[in-house]
Amino acid sequence: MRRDIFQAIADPTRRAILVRIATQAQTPNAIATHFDVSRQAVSKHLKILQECDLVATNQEGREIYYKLEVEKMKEIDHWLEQFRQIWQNRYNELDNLLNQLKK
Amino acid sequence: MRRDIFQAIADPTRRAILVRIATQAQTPNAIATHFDVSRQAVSKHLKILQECDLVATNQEGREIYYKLEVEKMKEIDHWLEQFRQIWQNRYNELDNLLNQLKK
DNA sequence: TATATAAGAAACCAATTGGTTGCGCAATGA
DNA sequence: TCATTGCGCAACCAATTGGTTTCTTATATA
Repeated sequence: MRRDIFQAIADPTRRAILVRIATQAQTPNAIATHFDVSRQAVSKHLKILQECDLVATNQEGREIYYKLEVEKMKEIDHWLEQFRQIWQNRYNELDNLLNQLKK
Repeated sequence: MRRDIFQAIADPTRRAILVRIATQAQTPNAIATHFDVSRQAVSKHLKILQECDLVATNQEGREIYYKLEVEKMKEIDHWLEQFRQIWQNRYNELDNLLNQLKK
């Protein structure tokens, strides 16, 4: 079982779940009503998200609330950093070019 | 065949390929020497990356150079934006709390 | 207490994935 | 011209994935 954050966000249903619980923690049943897959399928997605620490749980009685661990998302942001430098450099080069053309 | 950018970066080999060609375009053979999979496997990864416009090709004679399409990476950055707002809000709340404590 | 509800666990299945080998074609160069 | 090189394509295979259904446990409630 590969369990890394990039593999976790590869599935569109899982990405939608993350967005859905981003603002408010929700139970598997509540989440499942918004998708056309079974509650069990949603539970499996939640399990995968939990295994790579993208979500955390909070049990209240017999209900289990899943909430986003937004800090974990920074790992993707961090990986993007190296490419962000490249695209920013390209803009810098474009700036330089435009400045030279002005002269 | 699901061909979206999130599925494309889910594979660690593909992520490594993207990093490798980020600074300089390279041929499939050149790339494959840095991985312990066959040239054909690398070619398949490149094909997937190409199908979702993360890489572009440039043929010179019988060699085909693959280069990163860094602009496409911004789509991931854009998706992250909604979560970035959340983690920044949390910092803002922390700032507010600290300011109140100072008073 | 008996019943209904929430949710995880397990067994199963079809489709997809990541890898291989083998092939053919075009460009290079002795 | 003919052997070599670079590369894409197709066929094949084992492992993984995303889904289902069924079952069990634990909590809430009439």
